[in-house]
Formats: sequence, structure tokens, C-alpha cells
Amino acid sequence: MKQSELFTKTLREAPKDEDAVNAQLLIRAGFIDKLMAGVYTMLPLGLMVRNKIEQIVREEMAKIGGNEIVMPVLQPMANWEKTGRWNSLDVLFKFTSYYTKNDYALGPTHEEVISPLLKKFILSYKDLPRYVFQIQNKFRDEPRSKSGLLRGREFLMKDLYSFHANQKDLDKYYELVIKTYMKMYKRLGLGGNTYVTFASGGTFSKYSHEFQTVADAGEDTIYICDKCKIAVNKEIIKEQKVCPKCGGSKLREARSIEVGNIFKLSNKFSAPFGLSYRDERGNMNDVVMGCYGMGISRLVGTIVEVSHDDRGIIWPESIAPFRFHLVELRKGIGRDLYRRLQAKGDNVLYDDRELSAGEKFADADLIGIPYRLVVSEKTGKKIEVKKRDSKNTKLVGYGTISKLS
RNA sequence: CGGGCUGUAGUGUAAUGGUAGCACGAGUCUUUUGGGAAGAUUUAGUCCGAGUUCGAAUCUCGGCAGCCCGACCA
Repeated sequence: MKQSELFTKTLREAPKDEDAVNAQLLIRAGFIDKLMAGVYTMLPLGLMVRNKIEQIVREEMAKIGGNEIVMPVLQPMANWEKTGRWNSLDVLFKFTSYYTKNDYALGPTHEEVISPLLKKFILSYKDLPRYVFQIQNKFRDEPRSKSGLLRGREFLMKDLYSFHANQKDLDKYYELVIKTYMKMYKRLGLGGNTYVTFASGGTFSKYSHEFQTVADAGEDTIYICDKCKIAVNKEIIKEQKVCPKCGGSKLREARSIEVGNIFKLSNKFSAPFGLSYRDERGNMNDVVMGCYGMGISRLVGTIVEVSHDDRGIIWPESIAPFRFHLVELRKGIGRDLYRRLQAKGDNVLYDDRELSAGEKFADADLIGIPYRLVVSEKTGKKIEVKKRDSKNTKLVGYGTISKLS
């Protein structure tokens, strides 16, 4: 893509009302735009990153049997009354139709939709287990959204729901999801500082599990067992003072961002909606459910929080909007290289703008694409390569570049 | 939802009751071109509403909006 055709621009300074690093850098670099508190537009570069994260998530969901769907955001009150959450869930966005006077909710999570949906298809034990997920904007009436993409009122989430014949089968799948989540965080460049975390909220099991990425900007406090690489959320530390795995009491405190949360739901939602199946003996049983959330847009913010320097963002290669940032320092001098890389199918942002070198370098650092390629009169037929997270530059030939891709 | 702070041009920032100014950006022209270039010229602003006053960006009241702390957070 030619940078001259990108409609967004970078900002030299961050808007003064943005305090969070992720918001400052993402806005300055032209990845997102704020419409109102907790509600953001994904601009071209931001959407590219988000799409790459989604792609990784889809690949991993496919490996554990996930069927992808998209459920409605707009939902009838009746479903929410059935589970009692019309009144108990305080972050539920509710409104009344001007014409019909009917009440509606905007989906903050989708148990109230997926449970009646699967009731239409799960009749027998032969229809179990089932795994269904979606990637969709969620709406939550947060009393205080904050920190850029970390706590929004409208945000993108992957929500997976699993349906089982019994608790044992759920337990097995739940463990598989934990492994899959850790694999996804690793692929997203968060492997080194993301921990499976024991948390409250288990209605039918002692704990729920969160996935927490260590970052100062986080809202949570966790206690990490470095030996087992797991953590305990502060909210349950009074009842759980030692590592749940090894029993050790050497726990390290850290601030962290919740990047995923999974629950065993048992029959909490299947019962009110009559989601049940006939077993081998012909008896009716409630379907046993699990749900598994992952905040995609929050992940974009989290990655920026943990991967940046004073010049800008440093995207992990797996989710960078482009692989190469080709910067030409003389009009047209990079055109041939751009075409060659394009023809090879490489992901390249070509800075063909007529700006000073300093400005282009500053933008490249701010945007944070992994490999910066500079061509100028000075480089001749060679190409200067610099990794975003390194200070060293190297003059190489085209062959070396193509090996990088 | 309680508390605090803040709303001036696209962005940042001055003007403390008396001519709304500066920088960057953007437009035009010329010269430049390896870490945010130079000159000339143009462009664009006091969140909204009421009040006090000869006069309000500035003071008062109301509203709206944003940020931060806390509470909340399937």
C-alpha cells in the first residue's frame, strides 16, 4: 500500500485528554479515532492489526472444533428476563422502541441468544458436544470506560460457547481451551507475560479462569507463582493464599490486564431455556455449558501497552499491519522495490510521500512496522534494513530482503 | 454512581474583565532532501445556554463533553 493513499495522518503530539499509552500512540499513529468515551473507530492500520488478531483466533478456534456464526446485537427483553439478567446485569444497555414500545438490549455477551439457538439443534446425546463462537462487537454500559482500548463501551470480543453431555466432558474441553488460549497469546506476542489466573465468579466450580497480561496500565492485581507460571487474582487472595498448583507461598505481585476470561456455566443458561438432550436411556438432561471470552480490541491496546518505546509502537511480527515499511528518501526511488515486493505478495507499506527524511523516520518509528527498508541515493542498489526494535541498520541486497519474508 | 480536574483553530499552547496570539498542521509559490527543513503568502478557534458587566475565553448559574481516583466490572 502506498502511504500517500492512506487517508489518515500521524499526529506529532497526543491529544491532551488521552492519558493511556495505548490511546496516545494508537491515535497519534492513525490506528484508531475516538468517537466518544470508550467508543473508537478502527482506521485502516488499526483494522489491519485487528484482522490479523482475528485470523490467529479463527485458526485456533478451528483447531478445537469451533463453528463460527454471528448472532444479533439487538436482542429482545424476553430472553433477558428469562435468566433474570434484565435487572441484575447493571452494564446491560437497554432501550425502548419509540414506535412499538418494546424493550430491547444490546448484547454484552450472548448466552441469552445462543442457548435458545442451540436448543433448536441439540436434541440427543449424539448432537453433543458442540462448539460455537463468534467475533462481534459487544456493548456494555460501563460506568467508567477508560484507558483507551482497555475498557470500552463498545468493543470487539471473541466469545466461544461449548455444549456438553456432562460435567466431565466440559472439564476436558475447558482444559483444552486453556491450552489453546495460551497458544494464541504466544502467537500474539504476549506469551512471556500472560498468565492463567485463578479468579472468582465460578458459580458451579470454585474458580473461573482469567488470562492476565502483566502491564502497569492494567486494572487488576495478580499474584504470580514464577515456578508454575500461573497466577491468582487479588479478588480471591484471601481464600487462596498459596499457588493452587504447587502450594508454594512465594507469590509475586503485579498489575495486569485481563485479556480473556473463561467460565464453566453448567446448566445456568441451559435450564431456563430448556436446552436439554435425551441420553442413551432416553432420559432428558440439561446440556452442560461453558463460555470463553477474549477481548480482541482490548488485545490491540494491551499489545501497545507492553510493546512500545518513546518513539512509538513496536508491533510483533505476527500482527503488524505490514511486514515492511519501505521508506524512499528521493521521489520514486523506491518504486521498483515496492513493485517487486508487491508482486511477491509481501505486506509492504510504501512511504512515497514527499517529506523530509526525519519526518518519514519519525512516522516509521511511530507506526511500528517490524522492518524498515530505506532506499536513497546513498544506498545505491542496496537496501538499508532496520528492525523496529533494534538500533542497528544493515545494507543488504534484494535477496536478503526476500528471505526475510 | 461518589470525588477531583479540564473544555480556546485539525493538534499542542498563550491571553487572569479591555484588539483572541504563537507553534505545528493544511493550501499556494520558490529553494531544499539521511532523524520532525527555509523563505514568502493564505487558511482556521473561545463546548452549548442563560446571567453579571460599558465590556466575558476569563466571573456566576445550568447543561453537555473529556480525563483521572474510587466504587462497579460474566
